[in-house]
Parts: sequence; structure tokens; C-alpha cells
Amino acid sequence: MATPGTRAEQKRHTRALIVAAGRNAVATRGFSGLGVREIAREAGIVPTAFYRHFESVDALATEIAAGAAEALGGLVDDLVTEPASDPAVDWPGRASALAVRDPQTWSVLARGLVDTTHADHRVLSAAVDAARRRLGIALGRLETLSGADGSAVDVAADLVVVVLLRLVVEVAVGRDPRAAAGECTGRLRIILAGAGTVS
Amino acid sequence: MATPGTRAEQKRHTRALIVAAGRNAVATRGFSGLGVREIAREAGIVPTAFYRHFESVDALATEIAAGAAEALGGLVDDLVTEPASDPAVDWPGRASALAVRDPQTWSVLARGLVDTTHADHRVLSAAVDAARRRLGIALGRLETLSGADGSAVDVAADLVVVVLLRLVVEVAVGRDPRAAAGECTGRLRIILAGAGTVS
DNA sequence: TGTACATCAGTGAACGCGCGTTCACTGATGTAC
DNA sequence: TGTACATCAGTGAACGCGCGTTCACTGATGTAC
Repeated sequence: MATPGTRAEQKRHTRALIVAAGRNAVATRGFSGLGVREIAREAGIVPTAFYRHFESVDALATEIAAGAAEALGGLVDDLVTEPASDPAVDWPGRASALAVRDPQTWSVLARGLVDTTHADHRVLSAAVDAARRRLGIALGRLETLSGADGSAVDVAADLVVVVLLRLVVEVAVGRDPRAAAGECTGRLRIILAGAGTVS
Repeated sequence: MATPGTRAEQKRHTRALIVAAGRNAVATRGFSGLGVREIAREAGIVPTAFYRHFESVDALATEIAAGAAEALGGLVDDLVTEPASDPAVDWPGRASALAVRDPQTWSVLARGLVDTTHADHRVLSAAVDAARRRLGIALGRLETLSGADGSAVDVAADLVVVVLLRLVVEVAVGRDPRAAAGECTGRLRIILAGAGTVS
């Protein structure tokens, strides 16, 4: 902090400030609210210095979208890798913990998913598709769903992803993480119970 | 059509063209994509003539948002008023029929719900809250949920609204209405079955 | 019915503004000898 | 270690552009007598 660091380190630092400011802007005003002047102000540089780090505003938008897609992948990694004694409780708990740690990213994800005209929409909806498939496999392995119909498990996976995304977005927007996770648990219980009974 | 009509009729007609063009713009590019010049072009008038009908672009945005909120109320009216032998089938059928008839409005609703910074966000999220409450009451009256816990019914109502909104938005964006309604039915079956089993 | 006047939807030029981006520059950091 | 040169992150003026909005206007429609 006190030491200025090498030129390369400084550049990396400024670049990170730009990305953080951009993520913040997208989170609050959407991808169309991404502006060079505001980002530069927040990063402590002059607007034109932005172009020492990115070719254009669109390039920054692409990097921000890729980061959100990657974060979703990481969340799913966390959910399916660590064993869960009760997914309806454990999954919301882990998801809200991640959302508390890095709120901006999940708002970015929400913005990009709904902005179907934005160039980087595809990478985000693809990430959601991947999450759906991976959680579907994880759900199929649950004891409570071992006798369930395969297509019912797929539908349940779809609903689980929707409900978890809503949780992280709500927490990212500032809702109380415990309350939001609790509500999410209630939703997951109904979904998982329903999937187990549908023939 | 052939007859020009009175001046008042002409004005009403032009105004309707403006609102339709505006709805179209919001549906495809969001509220921030609402532009006087584009709307005027689509309505067949010069940009400045827009101000003979609306005080500002924001005033048009407010009217468009109010229309979307009203449409959601109308959809819920339709669902809870007409008796349904099987809501999991009937509700998606009616919802997708409405979405086919007026696609723009539902895309507007989706845009406004996610754009939390937009001034007219509140009226839309309030409309969704109202829909949730009304569908909750309707669900509580179903035979299959007569023995269910009250809070489980509330959670189910919440999920039902999410799932129905997703249906109308997907149909509005151009998905095959039958396929989308079918998927929605699958989701509703799981939700309703789950709500019935949770103690 | 004919004339004189009022209304007002639509026109077209113009405004101030903020946008993304370019360009020649400065001066501290890095490198070669 | 000291000097000469190269690099390049950050600067500040300037660009063309599209935005929302204003204003004085035109000319067809509506109204009063």
C-alpha cells in the first residue's frame, strides 16, 4: 500500500479499479449505464486514460460479463462439490455467503440476463444453462429424488436455478442474507418435495 | 380508415401510434432505450410533434409502465375469476393466449421489473406484489391445497407468479406458445404438488 | 350557405449538453552501457 | 554508480454525434355569426 510498486503493478492496480468501477456501474444502471467519464472519475483517472487499459467501453463490458458468468460457474462448483446434508438449507446458505462477499457481480448477472439485446447477453444465458445442467445432475443423485422421474428432476433443476439466482440477486441488492436464505429454503423445500411426488 | 375523422379522433390516433411505438422501444431496448426521434419516426410524425401529446419522454414512460401494470392485473383477473378445473393446465393456457395477443406489454413488464433504478419501477413491482397476494388466495381455495400449511401456500403463490411471468415473457419474446405453456404446466405441477406435501 | 376568426396538430431550424473516442503531450519509471 | 535513451500511464484539448427540448411558423379543421 505504502510502496508504490513497479509500473506493471501500478497498471494492474488501475485496471482493477476500472473494472470494479465498471462492475458497480453495470450493477446499478445496467450495461447501457456504463460510461467512460464516470468510470474514470471513480477509478481516479482522467477519462482518456481509460484507453490505456481497454480498447473501448464495449471491451470492458465484455470482460465484466465474462466475470459474472465465471462467478456463476464458481457458485455451482461450490454447490455440487461440497457434500450437502440438506441442499434446501445448505445451498441457500452458501449462495448468500458468496453474494455477501461480492454483491456487484450478481447484480451484473441479473442485468445481463434480462438485457437480451446486449452483445454479451449470450455468455450469461449460456452460463445459466450450464448451471441448470450441472445442478440437474446433482439433484438426480439426491436420495429423496432417486425414484423421481428424470424429466421432473430437470424441471426441478430449472426451478432451483431460478430460485437461487433470485436469492443472490436479492442479497446483492441489500436484503438481509439470513432472511433471504430462509425464504429460499422454503422455496427449495416445496420444489424438491414436488419433484419427488410427480410421477 | 378512408375517412380522416375529426381532429380529436386524429389526435387520439396519433397518440395511440406514439404509445405503441414507445411500448415497442421499451420492449426491445428497455426504458433507457426510449427515444423521441425513433418513436416519432415509427409513429409517422416529426420529433417535435411528440410534445403535442406528451409533456416529456418520462411522461410517456410512466404511461407505458402503468399500462403494463394494468395488463398484469387483467391477467390475474382472468385467472382467478374464471373457474379452472386444473390450474396447472388452464393458467398457462390463458396466460400464453394473452401474451400472444399483446406481446410488447409483457416485455415492458420484464424490463421495468429488473430496472430498479427507473422511476416507474415501483408501480410494476407493486403490481407483481398484488398478483402474488391474489393468486395466493386463489391457491388457498384449491381442493388439493385445502390441507396445506398457510405459509406453504404463500410460498407456492410466489413461485407460481414467477413461473407465470416467465411464461408470458418467453411467449412475448417469440417462443412457441404451446411449448412454453407445456413447460409452465410441468413447473406448476411440481410447485402445487410440493406445496401440498409440506407440513 | 358564406365569411371571418380561433384553434392547434404538425413542421423545421436551432439550442445546449454529454457521449465515446483521437491525438499530441508530459514526466516518472525502466533499461542499456 | 552515473548517464543517455526508451517506454508508456496518465493528461488535457478537441472532434463529431445524437440526445431531449424550445420556439416561431403553417395550414387544415372547427366555430360564430
